Amino acid sequence: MKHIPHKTIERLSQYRRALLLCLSKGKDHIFSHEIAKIQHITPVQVRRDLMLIGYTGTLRKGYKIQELIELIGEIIDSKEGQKVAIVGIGNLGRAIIKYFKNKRPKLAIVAAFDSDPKKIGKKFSGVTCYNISDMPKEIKNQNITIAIMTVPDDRTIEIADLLVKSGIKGILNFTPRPINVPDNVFLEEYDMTTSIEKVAFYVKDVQA
Amino acid sequence: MKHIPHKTIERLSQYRRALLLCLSKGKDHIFSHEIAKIQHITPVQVRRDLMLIGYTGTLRKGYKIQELIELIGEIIDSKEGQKVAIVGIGNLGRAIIKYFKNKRPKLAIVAAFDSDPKKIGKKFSGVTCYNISDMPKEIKNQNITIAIMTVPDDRTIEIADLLVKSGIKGILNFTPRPINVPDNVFLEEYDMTTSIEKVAFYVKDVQA
DNA sequence: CTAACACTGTTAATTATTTCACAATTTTCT
DNA sequence: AGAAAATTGTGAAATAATTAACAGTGTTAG
Ligand SMILES: NC(=O)c1ccc[n+]([C@@H]2O[C@H](COP(=O)([O-])OP(=O)(O)OC[C@H]3O[C@@H](n4cnc5c(N)ncnc54)[C@H](O)[C@@H]3O)[C@@H](O)[C@H]2O)c1
Ligand SMILES: NC(=O)c1ccc[n+]([C@@H]2O[C@H](COP(=O)([O-])OP(=O)(O)OC[C@H]3O[C@@H](n4cnc5c(N)ncnc54)[C@H](O)[C@@H]3O)[C@@H](O)[C@H]2O)c1
Repeated sequence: MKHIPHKTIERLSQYRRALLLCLSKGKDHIFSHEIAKIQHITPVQVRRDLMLIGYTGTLRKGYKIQELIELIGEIIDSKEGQKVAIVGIGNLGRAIIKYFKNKRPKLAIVAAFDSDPKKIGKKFSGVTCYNISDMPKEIKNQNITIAIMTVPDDRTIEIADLLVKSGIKGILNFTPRPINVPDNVFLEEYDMTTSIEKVAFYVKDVQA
Repeated sequence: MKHIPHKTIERLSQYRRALLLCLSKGKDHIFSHEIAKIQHITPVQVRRDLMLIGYTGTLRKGYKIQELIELIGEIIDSKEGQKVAIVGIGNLGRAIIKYFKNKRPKLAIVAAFDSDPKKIGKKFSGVTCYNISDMPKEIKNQNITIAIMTVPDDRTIEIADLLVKSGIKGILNFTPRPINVPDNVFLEEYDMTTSIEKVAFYVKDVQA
């Protein structure tokens, strides 16, 4: 398969969850305009995304939900699943771990890391918290490929470097400090303050 | 001023925080390539963004940090500030309220809303939690313009509708259920599961 | 004093993403 | 059966965002 745009991957993740919901309601086929309605996008966009992953529906019947879910799974998930760690088990880290626990079968959170002695050795939502200094060892032993970073701002860069040194393959960074990784590590950053300020700006704009 | 792209607004929010940090370290001027280095983008992008907001630096001196911070403030913030509410004070809502408390002077979190009797009337990080049924009244009385939604998935749509009816101007939706708002309400959605699945996909891609 | 350098600001080119427009085909209706 | 309606798949056009290229201009070094 050729190149799939980032935006398409994001939408596929969302389609899958919408489809799972439809499936649980007993639906078995769905039209592009129905998916579009749920996601508040256009039907063409849906069709184009599915075209890009090579899925083809049946004319006038739409897409087979079960099949499409499986195909999206083949694209996004890796067969054996991937292991995820949370680094920094503070307020945000704990919320995430609780939320994600058993949410996606192919993405298991298998470890937390922190530097606070009061947290090390304890379990959070069933996940053991290790000392940050053991991170390289644990990432290798447990074959962890993805890290979610929720550490204090001023620790961000050093910890990202440590993750890279430990052989991590992908990082989702929730701190507001941009990090730098080599080409063979995939990086996704989300900055909540930016989101809120963006809303604030456009709200002002609309009012004006 | 003409139209500013969404992406530029996002970067401006980030520049401002980077600049505040530099300022606190005693720096008073900065070059486009220095900002670029911090943000891991190109210097051209920085210059273009600043061009779009009409800021002009001095040749061979760079940009005056203090001035630039103020200009970005004039663009993003509204003069009198805006009031923000958190809807759904569960794990994520509590983490956010704690995090944002006093973080941005022009964006004050002034209310939380929930339906759980055990939470109503209590304070969270100093912010009072009201009954969701009082939301329309409170939004109007306190002149709240922005809402952050962290409610259970299956309540998302009804609560978004209630927010719109209450006259909200902007919504930041953290639930995975897409919502629909009229044109005069600005909507920003962030879906954490999508982010993680995106990382998972590209990690697999790199390995393959 | 002049040349080389180091920056900014901007136009033009490129790349990425979305939307338009419509051919093709199946189903439904008469 | 033939016409109308519904729906997919896709090339081409439009729009949005990034990057390249470079002119202009102080600054520094010789
Ligand atoms: N709380 C939120 O809602 C929120 C929202 C947006 C962004 N963030 C960002 O997420 C990050 C964490 O925020 P938080 O509110 O959870 O903070 P927090 O202080 O509650 O949690 C930070 C955790 O990191 C641990 N830690 C400190 N030093 C460490 C080290 N060297 N190695 C490993 N762990 C270490 C701390 O012990 C603590 O458990 C921050 O960068 C913050 O800016 C948080
Ligand atoms: N926890 C996370 O890290 C995380 C991450 C990503 C997305 N989310 C999303 O954020 C949302 C909240 O997640 P959470 O983990 O905080 O859940 P939670 O169950 O801890 O919190 C939900 C809160 O909403 C309240 N609530 C229920 N019905 C309500 C109503 N009708 N009106 C107002 N409030 C009501 C509940 O009392 C509770 O306090 C969910 O949509 C979840 O998918 C959470």
